[in-house]
Amino acid sequence: MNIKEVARRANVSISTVSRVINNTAKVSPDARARVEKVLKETKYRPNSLARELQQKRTNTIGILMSAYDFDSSSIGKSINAITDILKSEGYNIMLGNSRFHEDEEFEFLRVFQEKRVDGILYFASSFSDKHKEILEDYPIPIVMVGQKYDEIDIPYVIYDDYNGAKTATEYIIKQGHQKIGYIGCPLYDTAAGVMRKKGYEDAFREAGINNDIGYEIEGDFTLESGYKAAKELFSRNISKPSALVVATDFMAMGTIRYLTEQGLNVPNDISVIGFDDINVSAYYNPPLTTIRTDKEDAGIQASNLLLSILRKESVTKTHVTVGYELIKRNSVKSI
Amino acid sequence: MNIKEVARRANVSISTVSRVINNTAKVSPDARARVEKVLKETKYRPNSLARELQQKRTNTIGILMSAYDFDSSSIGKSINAITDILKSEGYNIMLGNSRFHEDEEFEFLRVFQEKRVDGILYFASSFSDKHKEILEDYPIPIVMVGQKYDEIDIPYVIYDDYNGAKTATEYIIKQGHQKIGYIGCPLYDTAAGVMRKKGYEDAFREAGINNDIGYEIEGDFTLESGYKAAKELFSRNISKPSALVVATDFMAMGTIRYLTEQGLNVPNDISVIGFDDINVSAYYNPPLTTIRTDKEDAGIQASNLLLSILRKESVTKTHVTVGYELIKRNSVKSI
DNA sequence: TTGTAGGCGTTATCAT
DNA sequence: ATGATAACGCCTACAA
Repeated sequence: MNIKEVARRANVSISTVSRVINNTAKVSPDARARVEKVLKETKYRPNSLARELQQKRTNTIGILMSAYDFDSSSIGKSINAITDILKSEGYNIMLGNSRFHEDEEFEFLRVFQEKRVDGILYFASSFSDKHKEILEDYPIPIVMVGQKYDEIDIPYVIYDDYNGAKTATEYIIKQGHQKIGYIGCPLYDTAAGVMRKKGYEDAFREAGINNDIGYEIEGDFTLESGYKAAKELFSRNISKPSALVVATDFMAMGTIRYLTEQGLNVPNDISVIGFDDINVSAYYNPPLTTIRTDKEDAGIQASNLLLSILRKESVTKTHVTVGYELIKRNSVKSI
Repeated sequence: MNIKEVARRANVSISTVSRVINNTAKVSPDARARVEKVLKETKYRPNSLARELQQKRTNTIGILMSAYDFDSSSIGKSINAITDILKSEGYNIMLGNSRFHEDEEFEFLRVFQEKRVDGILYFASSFSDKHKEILEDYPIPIVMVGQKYDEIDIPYVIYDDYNGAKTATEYIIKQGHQKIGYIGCPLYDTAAGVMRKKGYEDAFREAGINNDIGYEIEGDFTLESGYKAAKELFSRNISKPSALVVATDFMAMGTIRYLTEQGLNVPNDISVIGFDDINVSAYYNPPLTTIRTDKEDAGIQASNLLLSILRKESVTKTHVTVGYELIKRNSVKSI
C-alpha cells in the first residue's frame, strides 16, 4: 500500500492524498473524506524512507556509546533524559554501542552517516589518530558527552572529574586520613580514568602530604574489579591505608564487599568514598559517601546543545561542564 | 555528493559506480580504479535511505521498551546481548522507550512502521484493547520479551516468573519460616507483578501453611519503594514476619536498608530473598540470596528468534521460557 | 481546489 | 564490461 494506491482508491491525485496526510494545503471536504476513508480502511502508513529521502532529513539522532554495557556505566540515566527530550522534539533514536572496540566505533560513525541521521550524541571513551581523521571533517553535527577531545573543536558536555576527585580526596584528608589508597579506572578513559586520578594526586600535593608509592591500583569499572583491586592492594607490602578513594561507586561496592569479608568494618576500620552516586549508593550498607555527578543533567544539556545546533541557532556555549556534589553518607569516618 | 556526481567525475555510468560500491558485478580494473579514486577523494557515502527505499528493507530492528529507565529494570543486560547479536548480522537498532505511557507505545509502533524497520523486539509491560487492535494485524514481525499476551499469537521469550517466585518462597518455608511477607511489583505488570505474586501465594497453599492476611504490599521497582514498602509493612498491626520475599533485587536492597536502619540484622533477625540477581546483588551487604533470571540469555533467545523469523525459516518454537536459578548467598537464615 | 511531473539517490533490469 | 532507464514512494513546484 502506497500513496499512489490510496489516491487511486479515493479517486484523487496523489498530491491530494499527500495534502490530507500532512495537512499542508486546503482540500475540499468531499475529497478529504474520501481519502480519510481509504486511509483508515487500508491502514496506510506513509513510508518515511521516501519522505526523508526527499526532505533530506531523517528526524533521527544517533547515539554512539562505547560502554561495556548499560550496567557498569551509568549511561542509562543520561539516555533516559535524552530520549525524553529528543522524543518531544520529534526525533527518533538510533543506538550504537561499540563496546570499546574502536573499529566498531568507526563503523557506527559510517552507518550513521549512511543512514543520514541528523545529529549524533557521542559518548566517547578514547581517542586515536583515526578518530581525528574521521571526525575532522565529519559532515554530521556531533555533541560529545562525558569526554572531550582537545585536538578537534567539537561541542561537548563533560563532568568535572578532576575537581570531583580532588574534592573527594580533600574531604578524606580533612577527616584526618593520611594513608589513602586509590582504585581507579583504566587510563584510556581520559575522563574517569585520567582526570579523576589526577584530582586524587593533586589533592595530596596541595595538602603537602607525601602519599607513599604503592597506594594506587586500577580496576575496570565492574564491581568485581573493585573487589579484586582491594584484595590486591591489601596484599601489598605497604602500611595499610586507612581510607580508599574509589573512582566509581560500582567499584567502591566491590571494594567494601572485600573489606567486609576480611572482617573490616566500613567506616569504623577503614573509610571508602566513591564517585557517581548511582541509584544503589544511598541504599548500600553502609550508605556510600560519594561524589554525585548528574548524569541526567548531562543528558539534558547535551540534547539541548545538539538541538540548538540543529536549529542553526547561534550557540555561544558549546563547551559545558556539569557540576558535582559531595554527598556525605556513612562510609567515611574521621580519625 | 551522490552516486551521479561520482560517476561524472570518474567518467563512468552510475551503474558502474554502484557495482564497485556493492561489489555486485565485474568491473574493469581501469574503471574500478578511477571510481575508487573519486570515492576516496570525495569521501562519498551512499545514501541508505535511497538504497533501502528501493530494496524494501532497512536492516534495522526496533526495540520498544516501556521501562521507567534503564536503571530500575535490568533491561540493559538484555539490550547488550541483543545489540551484539543483531550487529553481527548487519542490523542496526532503533530505540524507543515509552516510559509506561501507552500512547507513546502506540506512537512508537507507528513510527517503527513508517520507518520500515524489519522487525521489532518488544519489551512490553501491560496490555489493553488498543494493544490488541494494533497488534492484531501489525505488518512487521514482533518478538515479545519478558511478557506474553495471550489474546494474540505473538512469538515471545519470557521468564518463568511464577515458578521462580514459588521456588523462592518454598526455599524460605523450608528454612522454617512461617510468617513471610511479600513486597511485590505493580499488577499492571503481568509478569513481575502478577506471576511472581501468584508463585509466592501458591507456595503457601501447597505447603498447607496459612499465611495470614496483611503480609503483602506493593512497590514500584525502585529501591526507594522497597524501603518504603518495608517501612509500611512493619508499621502494620500484625505479628512481625521473620522473612520477606521481595519481587526484585532493587526493592530488596531498599528493604534491607530499612531493616538495617531499624537495628535489624539481615539475616540474623530477619531473612530477605530477592529476584533477578542484578550485578550488585553478589556484592551487597549482606550478599543477596535471590532468584537469578538470565536477562542476557533472554536477549539472545529473542534476537535469534526474530532473526530466524526474518530469514523466513520455519521456526517451530515461537514460545520460549528462560530458566531461573536459586542463588543462595547470605541474606536468608534457617530458624 | 486539484492534478501533473520532476526529483530525491539508489538498485535492478535489460540492452549493447 | 558498461550504460540507459525504470522503479522505489514521497513531496513540491507549477499549471490548470
